[in-house]
Amino acid sequence: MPVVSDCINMLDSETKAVETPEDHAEELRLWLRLLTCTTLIEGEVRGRLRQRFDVTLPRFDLMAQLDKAPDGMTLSDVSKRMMVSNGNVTGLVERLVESGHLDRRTSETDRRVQVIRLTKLGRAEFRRMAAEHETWIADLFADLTPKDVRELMRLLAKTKASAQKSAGRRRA
Amino acid sequence: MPVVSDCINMLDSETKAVETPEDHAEELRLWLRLLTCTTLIEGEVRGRLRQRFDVTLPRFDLMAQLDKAPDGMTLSDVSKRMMVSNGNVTGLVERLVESGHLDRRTSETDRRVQVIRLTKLGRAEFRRMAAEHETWIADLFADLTPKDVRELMRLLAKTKASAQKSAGRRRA
DNA sequence: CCAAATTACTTTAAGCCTAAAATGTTTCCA
DNA sequence: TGGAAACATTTTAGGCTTAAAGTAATTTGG
Repeated sequence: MPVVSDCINMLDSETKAVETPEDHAEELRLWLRLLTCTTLIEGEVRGRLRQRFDVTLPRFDLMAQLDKAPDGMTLSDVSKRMMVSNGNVTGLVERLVESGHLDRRTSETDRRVQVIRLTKLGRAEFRRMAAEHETWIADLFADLTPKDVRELMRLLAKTKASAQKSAGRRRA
Repeated sequence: MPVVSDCINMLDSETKAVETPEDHAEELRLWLRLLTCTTLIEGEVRGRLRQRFDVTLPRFDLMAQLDKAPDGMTLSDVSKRMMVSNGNVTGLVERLVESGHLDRRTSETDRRVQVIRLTKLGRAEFRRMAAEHETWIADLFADLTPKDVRELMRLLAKTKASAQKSAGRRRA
């Protein structure tokens, strides 16, 4: 039972990157391209939302989450879904309540929890914006074939899973 | 030569979206997934940069641009490359000059232009961070095969081109 | 040659965003 | 039961980001 040699092999394989620095240039390029695509589309959508509806992208995103939850969501739910910090949501909600798009109330059963919903106005405005928003997205992706779309969906799902796993490893 | 009927057909095909509202749900889902992947990875990189090097992501990104340009760049160049506003770059550069990472000087030939470069310190620190950064990216994308990476690169290039075309159409 | 347009950058006002600390509430368990 | 831990949210301090307006330098076209 060659314990020592096993151990050495293990170490060897674990430290391979150190001994023969691997080339990760392809992954780096992929990340930059992914970032470029997102930044490009995000900027375009942001600009159109502002011009057409005088609304910011984060407000739109928050309303989109609530539109999918007729019974409302807690601030924590929203924070997780939108992948932003808690404090961020607090301010965003504040402004949307102020403008009459959101309704906010303290949970009956747990006084820590705030439940927010779209108001009638909020829902109506969101639906109007969302309909147009969908055509912008369709236009931005117009040159992709249905097959391209399917394939991208698949590869991005794989990417997401890989990144989550890696992020989990760090925190573990 | 059925001109009238051709014309009607053309109109029909052009206005199809109006008459029979198309379903763009797939493109929308694709956009959300793209955004999720980017947000996830970006957040992970941001956190690691902060913890390991006490540096922000925008500062790192700016230094990355300058590392590729030994002769320096103008603020406008940087702004275009990073796809952020001019005013944003002004502030970012200010802080990096302050901390000794950047050198900034007015162009000899055009007094409107500011040329910025990495200082020796800035370059050394960036190289140190970049080496580690590359391993994080490799780890985040670790579950993708080389073929996945190639295919994603191809599809994202196509996506970028499509989005740029669409963005151009709007401004035209 | 010179006024108008363009270009490069900065400033401003407002909002977005994060990490960390603080507050109040509920749950857990010894 | 009572105190520690966990949880939901808010607050704070600082930085990022944008669009739009402002300043200064250069280019352009009549």
